[in-house]
Amino acid sequence: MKFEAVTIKDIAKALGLSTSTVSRAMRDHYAIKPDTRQLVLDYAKKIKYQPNPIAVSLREKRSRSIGIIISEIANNFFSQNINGIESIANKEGYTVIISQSGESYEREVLNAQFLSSRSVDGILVCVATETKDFSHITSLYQRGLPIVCFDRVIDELDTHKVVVDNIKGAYDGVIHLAGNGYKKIAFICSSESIPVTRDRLQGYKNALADRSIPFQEDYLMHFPPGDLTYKDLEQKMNKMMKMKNRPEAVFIASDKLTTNFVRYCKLNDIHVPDQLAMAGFSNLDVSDLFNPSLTVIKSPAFELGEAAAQLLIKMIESKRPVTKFETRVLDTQLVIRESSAKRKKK
Amino acid sequence: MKFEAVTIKDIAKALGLSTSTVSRAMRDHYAIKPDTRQLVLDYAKKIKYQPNPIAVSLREKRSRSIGIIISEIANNFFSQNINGIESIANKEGYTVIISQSGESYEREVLNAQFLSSRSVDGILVCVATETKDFSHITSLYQRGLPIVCFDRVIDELDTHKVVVDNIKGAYDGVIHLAGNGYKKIAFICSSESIPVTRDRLQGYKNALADRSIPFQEDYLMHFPPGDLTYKDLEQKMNKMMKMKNRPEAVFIASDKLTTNFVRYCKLNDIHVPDQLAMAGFSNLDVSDLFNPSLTVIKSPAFELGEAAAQLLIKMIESKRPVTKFETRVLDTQLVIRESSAKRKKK
DNA sequence: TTAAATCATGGTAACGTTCCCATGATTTAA
DNA sequence: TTAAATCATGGGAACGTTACCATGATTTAA
Repeated sequence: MKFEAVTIKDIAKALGLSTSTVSRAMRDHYAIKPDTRQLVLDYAKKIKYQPNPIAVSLREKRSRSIGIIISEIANNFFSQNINGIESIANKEGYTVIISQSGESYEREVLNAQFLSSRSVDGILVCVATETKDFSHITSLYQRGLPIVCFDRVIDELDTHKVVVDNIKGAYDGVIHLAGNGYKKIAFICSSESIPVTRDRLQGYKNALADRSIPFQEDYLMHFPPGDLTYKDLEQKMNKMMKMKNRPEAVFIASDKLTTNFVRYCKLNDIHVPDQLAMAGFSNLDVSDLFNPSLTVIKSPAFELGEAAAQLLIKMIESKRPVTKFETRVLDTQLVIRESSAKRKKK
Repeated sequence: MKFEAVTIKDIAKALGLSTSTVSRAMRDHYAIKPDTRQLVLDYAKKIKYQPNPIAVSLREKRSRSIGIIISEIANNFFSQNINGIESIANKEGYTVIISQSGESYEREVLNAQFLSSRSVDGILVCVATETKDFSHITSLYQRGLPIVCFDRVIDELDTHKVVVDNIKGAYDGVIHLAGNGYKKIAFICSSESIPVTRDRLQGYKNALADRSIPFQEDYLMHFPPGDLTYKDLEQKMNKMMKMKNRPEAVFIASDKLTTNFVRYCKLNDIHVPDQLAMAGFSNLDVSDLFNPSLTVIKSPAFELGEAAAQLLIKMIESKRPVTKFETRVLDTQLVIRESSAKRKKK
């Protein structure tokens, strides 16, 4: 099947003008007589002329498209990111191409290649937890492709970055738990080595210190990348629940683990917050519907996407190589609900 | 910032060949000496040559990209659709461009224009509930752009379609409720006029008939497009709960309403299933975590996307105009959980 | 009045690729 | 031996657009 499009040539022929004149009239160039311009514009409208973006891209050596590398769209945090990105990108006339890594390093490498082969003008990347080697990204960057990191940043990449204030987010959550009477607070996180987790752990430690609660190594539960399934959590939770000095509350530093924690409590009849209180990072839009409803740290996912897209487009459209980079840090929001209710005296 | 790419000309110059020869060698054309071919391939690999897809698109008059028009990605059903679409599209070498209507007719019109101006080779569309006039889609189709409908189809568009067996889905759910002792079953749905709802209502009626339960007009609750917010549901639910002959169970024919129903019960302390049992359509991946866990009809969202993408690509790649169209109907799955537990005798 | 400046337009190359049509070299058949 | 067939390659146009460089026509300045 083929879709026959009207071109600038058709207009030129019909009006007895040259393609140059038509092209100029269309983008109101100064050296075009108003009459001619109007004539062209009217006729173009009449025959529903639409410029061919592919020809323009070839000519201008830019595609007006940006690529996103993200772990998965079926996750509220990321889909909100994308919405933020699109709101800016569309306003600026860019198309967005989304690619999902599914937290797999290999797929991420393929996606990076794919996007560059599709000649996007720039890439927004939130690396997979699994990724340790960033050369698939840095090599593109070195060859001159604008790249902006968001949420999960690449330390060694010197570019614009947009992140959430994870230290403060975790700090707020833990201070809140402590304020409600919980002293024995465990910390559940994914891979300890990634910057996001590192910062949240820092926030947790800062809060403990501020409330004079000693940090206990055995209250730390972490999951290497790829081991975030329900089964993995269940195993470690079972062990934790059997500790003689077991925690009264947990702070969870990952959306996925927060959801699996709810699943664990439901399946094992653990009453939250009486038996075990909790608060954690989550952007799930139904966290108010669980029983108990969840106290969560919400990330400004939409704003994160907006800021990242803004910075990337600025970089793409900059005439000279950009050398000064900024890292924007956005605030999280603590939403207090039932899962962290005041501790009852026993 | 600019990203300098290697072209076929660079290779030709370096090896003292013509661009024609290089181009042919790259796509192993029969009339190329194996030695030459290998020479070109090796050199291309060495300097990391990647064909410029924009130039290819211009030449071949196809972009190898397909557009999706969907209501929103921040919804499990749709994000699963997209995953299914991408799995096929990427395998076949197509890029996917997603556009969200947010259930708004106006945005849908803009999206359709945008995608066609971006010269996609075809479009997968799931129309907004609000949309009554489909000319923004049909006009593109008439001009020769391949289009496939999925989930929410356009009756008047004669093309391939992929849908869920909504009649049977609703039938199964209602039969299940009836089997568990509920005779007074209300039906909650969004706009009655759209095909999806119409079919689900039909399934409901069929089930009632099969179980000899008379259909009651006042057990029907429907929400016009745009009125699916929590407030709207709350108002009608309050009224329903005050009916003298109020229902013992509800069957919900929309994902969004299912979630809002859970919210209503939680906020109003309605005990499910004792006070009011429920079952409904939902693809939410945490419906097992609510209290009670939800009995749901799950749509094969991923498979829906796969099938739609397959049909679209077949249509795009067909040499001659396609005139025979198929409508694929996929089965739903009934997942029985607590919210529809056997009715207790009172 | 005349040279210079400005205006409005046309011609054409270029972006990177593919594909049709040469063209010269080698091989095959009679 | 010679014509025909096959092989391997090159030349160049085309896809739709933009931008540079003409080029004549009109206007302005001296």
